[in-house]
Amino acid sequence: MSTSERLIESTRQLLWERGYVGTSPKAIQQLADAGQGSMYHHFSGKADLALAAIRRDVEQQRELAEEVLSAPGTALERISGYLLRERDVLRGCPVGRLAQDPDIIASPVLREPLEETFHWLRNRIAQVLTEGRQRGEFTREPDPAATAAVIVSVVQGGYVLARSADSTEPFDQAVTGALALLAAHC
Amino acid sequence: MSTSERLIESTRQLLWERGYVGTSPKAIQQLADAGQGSMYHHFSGKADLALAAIRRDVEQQRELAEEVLSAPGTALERISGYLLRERDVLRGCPVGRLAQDPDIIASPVLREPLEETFHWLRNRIAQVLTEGRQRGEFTREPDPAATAAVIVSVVQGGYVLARSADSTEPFDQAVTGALALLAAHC
DNA sequence: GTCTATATCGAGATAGAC
DNA sequence: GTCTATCTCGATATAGAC
Repeated sequence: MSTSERLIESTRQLLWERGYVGTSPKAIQQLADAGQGSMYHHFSGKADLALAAIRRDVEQQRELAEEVLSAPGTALERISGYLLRERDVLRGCPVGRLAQDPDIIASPVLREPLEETFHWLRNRIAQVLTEGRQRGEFTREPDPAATAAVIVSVVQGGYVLARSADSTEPFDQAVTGALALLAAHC
Repeated sequence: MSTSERLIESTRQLLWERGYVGTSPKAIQQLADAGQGSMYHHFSGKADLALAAIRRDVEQQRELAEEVLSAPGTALERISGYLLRERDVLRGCPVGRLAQDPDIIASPVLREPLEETFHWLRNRIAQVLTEGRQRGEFTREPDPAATAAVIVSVVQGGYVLARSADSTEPFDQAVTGALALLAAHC
């Protein structure tokens, strides 16, 4: 793996674990086994490197979501696939995590990938719900946009509860609870 | 207000805005208009001061929640009161925010107030739901514990989406969506 | 209780040699 | 492309005077 590549991957890992504010160039260099000069040759600074790392994060999250959401099956099954997907719950969401970082939110260029990703995800889930409605899968028809926001929020909020409790239990309760509420509409 | 008091309040504000990792003793002192020696006289260090601030945060959040959840009305109305309560959505939750802070989660003593608070909140909401069931307010009876986890997660996740979008819209969608799903059970 | 001095270390970068 | 040197600040305290 190239030095530039190692720097990006190390940054992804550290951003996930420690956030933007808590991640130093020095720590990135050590984890990537790259020198100071090397880092500043490939990237203009911490923010530039973070942007590259974030772009890769959101791309990956999007692929993971698309994989389950485009699977065959009913809307409920596909959303179930999203909610029950294998996750490293106690580590949290590498993308949602950044929403708490003041320097990320204060920077339009660093925040943009987050906004774009969650916007896409909500729309994608709303689309799945709309398809389900059109196929007559719901007896009570849930509002697609609002319900999609619920699904995504439950996952992001589930991470918060799980980390606070140092246990995956609240996350599991939240996703199965959301699934049960939705299933009652079928 | 006493110096000690000003230090705690300044810390609360900075923890909310910048998190634990992003908050320095120096910044706290400046905001509190207190000297270095003053801070280290009243508190043993950053962690000690943060603990005092966090304890005050969780106490306040609990009072705010109890106020709406103990109000008269049906279970749906009381939960609606919790979900629709006035919030500074773009600033996020002062307690949930800390769940993303690696140094908070790594410290049992700093994490404990978060765990305790969310544990209490989930139980309190589950209790409200159970009361509603006993009064026959639900035609389809939702699981209290799982549904309570959904309610709390939706709020915490709603903050994440709102901050990512720099807009309160996703938060509002999520809470109204959750309310609609729950209302369909009545 | 509060102040100033001092100390150590890391953050975040720039400069120029190789 | 990578390395080492250097720079300026801030983080996080401790010490001791007042």
